[in-house]
Amino acid sequence: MRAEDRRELILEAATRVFGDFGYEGTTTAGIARAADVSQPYVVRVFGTKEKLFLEVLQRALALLLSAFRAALADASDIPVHRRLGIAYVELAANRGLLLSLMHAYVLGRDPVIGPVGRSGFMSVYRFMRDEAGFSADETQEFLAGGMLINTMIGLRMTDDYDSDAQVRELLDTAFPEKLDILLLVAADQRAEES
Amino acid sequence: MRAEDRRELILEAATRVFGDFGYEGTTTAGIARAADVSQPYVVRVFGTKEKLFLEVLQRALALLLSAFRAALADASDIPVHRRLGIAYVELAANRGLLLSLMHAYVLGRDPVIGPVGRSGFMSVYRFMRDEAGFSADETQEFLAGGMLINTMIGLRMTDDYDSDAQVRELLDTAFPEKLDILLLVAADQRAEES
DNA sequence: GTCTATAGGATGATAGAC
DNA sequence: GTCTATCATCCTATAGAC
Repeated sequence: MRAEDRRELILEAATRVFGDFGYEGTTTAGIARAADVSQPYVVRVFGTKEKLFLEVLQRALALLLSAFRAALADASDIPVHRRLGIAYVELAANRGLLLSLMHAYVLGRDPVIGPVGRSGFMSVYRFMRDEAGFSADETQEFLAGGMLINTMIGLRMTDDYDSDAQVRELLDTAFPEKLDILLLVAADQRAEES
Repeated sequence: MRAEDRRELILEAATRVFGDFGYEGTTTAGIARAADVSQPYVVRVFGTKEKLFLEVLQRALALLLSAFRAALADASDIPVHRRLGIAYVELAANRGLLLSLMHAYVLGRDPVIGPVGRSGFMSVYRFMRDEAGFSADETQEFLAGGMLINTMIGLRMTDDYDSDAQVRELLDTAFPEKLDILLLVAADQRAEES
């Protein structure tokens, strides 16, 4: 296989594993297993685990912004705010993408990951304010909703959707429709794990 | 020193360290250093690192709910919604408390931490709905704001407050007043680290 | 381009003294 | 109640073959 294809394959696998276990909780061997290559090869291609995580973050952010730009450009009668919300939730189908970013967001103390996380987060902020035309208040509200969604994905709250009426109420309220996507992804994931 | 006092001291230190480095990123040696005891003693008192983390979470949640109940009981002319928001931000002064919880919230996949995180989060939800009398929509909005606050604390966004106008705009918008507390805590922390 | 073998370092936990 | 010493394990990264 061409080096570049293999690289992308490993990045996808790493995104999933980092999303599940966090930066420190992830081992290069775990990523290698998920990508079906040897552990030293993962290190060989990306240099260090840290550099690999940074590439995962950069890729995730690029995909996020590109999905937002597509949703923004897609002229339809649905209001922008809702279009972007739906686009965000749909990103959850790309497993680990939102969660890898979220893991970086709680590691702001790290001298290398911290600055990258801050600048990544602020580039989303800038998109909202400058490209999507949101006000500061609208942006704050949108980002807050996004962080709640990330949290509930991180918590695997969907696992309790059927068994807990209050979880159901919260998820139904928090997700801008498209909750079905989440439930499907969660079911897939559980199946894969067993 | 009495065992119970030492225990509480270690729990406080562990809360700070887990908040800074996350569950996997934290070492029992790091906690021991922060609590000024030996590493084996930390393990001796709590059994395992995992059990210690669970106690940190339980303690953090108890403090959170107790702060909310106090804010709720405190009869004043300030609306409940705002009183609770202020109480939440004030919890950031207790270093690591909100962040340790946040770290648990992104580890929902873990078979031990996951269930604890979910039930902890839902106990806050229940407080809002049942004790504070919030509607499902109000609760969702409040929790979303809380998660954004957690994220910005995790990112150490306050570190860029003076140097980046957009960061300033975001923080000014997202924090229900009391942003001064955050900036003070952040400054303290930076001083302590150097 | 990809692997096997392995070095080197850290970490959680235990044993046992005081 | 608290420490020192230490073991066993795991993990990142390197060396080097094919």
